[in-house]
Amino acid sequence: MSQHRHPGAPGRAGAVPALPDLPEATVARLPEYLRALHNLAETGHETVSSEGLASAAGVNSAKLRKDLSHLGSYGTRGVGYDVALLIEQIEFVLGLTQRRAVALVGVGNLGHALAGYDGFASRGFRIAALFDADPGRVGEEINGLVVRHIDELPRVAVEEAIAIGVIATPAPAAQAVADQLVAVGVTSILNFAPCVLSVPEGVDVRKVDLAIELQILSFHEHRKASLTALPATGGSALTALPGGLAVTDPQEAIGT
Amino acid sequence: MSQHRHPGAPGRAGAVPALPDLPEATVARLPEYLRALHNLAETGHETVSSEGLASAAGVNSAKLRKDLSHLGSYGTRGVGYDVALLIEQIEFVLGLTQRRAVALVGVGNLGHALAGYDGFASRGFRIAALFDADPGRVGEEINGLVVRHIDELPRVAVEEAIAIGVIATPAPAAQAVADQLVAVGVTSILNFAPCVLSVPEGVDVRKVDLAIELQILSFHEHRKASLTALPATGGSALTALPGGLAVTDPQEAIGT
DNA sequence: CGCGATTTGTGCACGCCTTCACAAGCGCCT
DNA sequence: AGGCGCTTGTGAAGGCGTGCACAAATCGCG
Repeated sequence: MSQHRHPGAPGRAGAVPALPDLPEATVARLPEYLRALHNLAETGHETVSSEGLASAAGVNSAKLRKDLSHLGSYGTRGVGYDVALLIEQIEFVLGLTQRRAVALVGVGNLGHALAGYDGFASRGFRIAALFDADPGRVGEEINGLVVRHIDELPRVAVEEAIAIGVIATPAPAAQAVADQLVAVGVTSILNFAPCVLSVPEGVDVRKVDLAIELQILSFHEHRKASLTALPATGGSALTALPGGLAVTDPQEAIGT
Repeated sequence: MSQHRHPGAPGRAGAVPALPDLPEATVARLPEYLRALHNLAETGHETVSSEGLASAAGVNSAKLRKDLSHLGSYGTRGVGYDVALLIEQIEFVLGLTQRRAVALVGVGNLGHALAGYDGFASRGFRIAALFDADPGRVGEEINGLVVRHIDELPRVAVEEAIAIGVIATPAPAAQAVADQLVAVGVTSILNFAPCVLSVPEGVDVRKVDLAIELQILSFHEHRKASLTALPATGGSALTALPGGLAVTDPQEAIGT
């Protein structure tokens, strides 16, 4: 495949099965498959079995096959999947055939790091603009981009065709920023501020909270400690389950 | 309804209350409840209804009640939950009554930001040590901590009683770092490197991949765009969406 | 002291996701 | 050409999580 229809255009028809609405759980795993596939491609693999790709992506092979089957069959029985073809397919489904412009709001500690993170550029995105509300930060240059004042968002959003907004401000400012992003037509937001955003229907928000991740780990740590702490002594508590918890698939929990 | 633990339990873990093994989905939401509760406490609320807390945390009230019931929490029918008590309960279950020591490995772009992130300190953790493999970075002081060489990990891990390891290295180095962390007894790892870590059973790994989050958003963006072909709703959502009120259930749209 | 308003705790049904197990399909070797 | 081994794609079953709807419990007030 090579010629897919251009995204923004209404015209569809054509051979490609349009966009099947994939299960959310599958969508969340596709990027992981994609990363693993790129690794395989770089190391010279031309095909890969579901077993091989699954282990490279850290999932169960049956799950992987089912995920891929959702976006049409592109494997060959007895052989496996064509790496290059699969990469194209997944990139298309994820909408990565066009490099989306990202606006980053909040150039503090974390914002600085995000602005300099090359993982964005190498995986389908372009940081197109940086914003901050603090006049003291406006004008600063980071990684070749100049920090603009948040008030310039409306103009810049149009100029740069901003598709995704990243919020890296302190929590108290996050909702206002989200409102501003929504106002200029952004319908996808990645929120690093530790707070709940409320947005109109049709706008997707994903949240990343580093402290929450640690707290989840802390829970498991706490539980592991309380289980191993009392081999046979008093305490009792709930009897230890033998196998305890499997850690086999830690990613699972993040769920979506 | 069981009255298992005494909530306070700040002191020693001697009494070892039974840790109910909560559903993973519940564990993942507790930190969010906790954050919302702290906000409520700061604004003077002494009690809160499940409805109130649920909306503050961005979830369904029935779900919240079920989550809390799993940890045998004490709400009062007709009244609600005691904010302070609930905070204690959740912090205890999450193992936050002791401030866990975190080791951060990889002081690059992202590592710098993490080292300076005060959200860790304010939410139950203490960054106890910074490591890097690059001699050029060793010795640098960040936020009051000196970067040590990764070879010092074994000694420092013991001295500081490291409980959690955070990996913020480039992907190629991540597995080796994980092995080293495991070797010194760390059983909880937060991995920011875009790769799959393999660790022994009993070790928990959580992964945060910023590019993956963007790619998931990209998928939904792509799908929304391909749907806009139908109704004449016109993409002019840009027109005056008053910032401020939002009327939806943002959680709905996203998986998590 | 009893009644009504309010809110929690939960039984239940539904739907999503995971996993197993296997038939169908493909390439290679004889 | 035919058979054999390997791998995909999927039907079915089971588990988990969600949300509804309601009984039980508690407070405030007359």
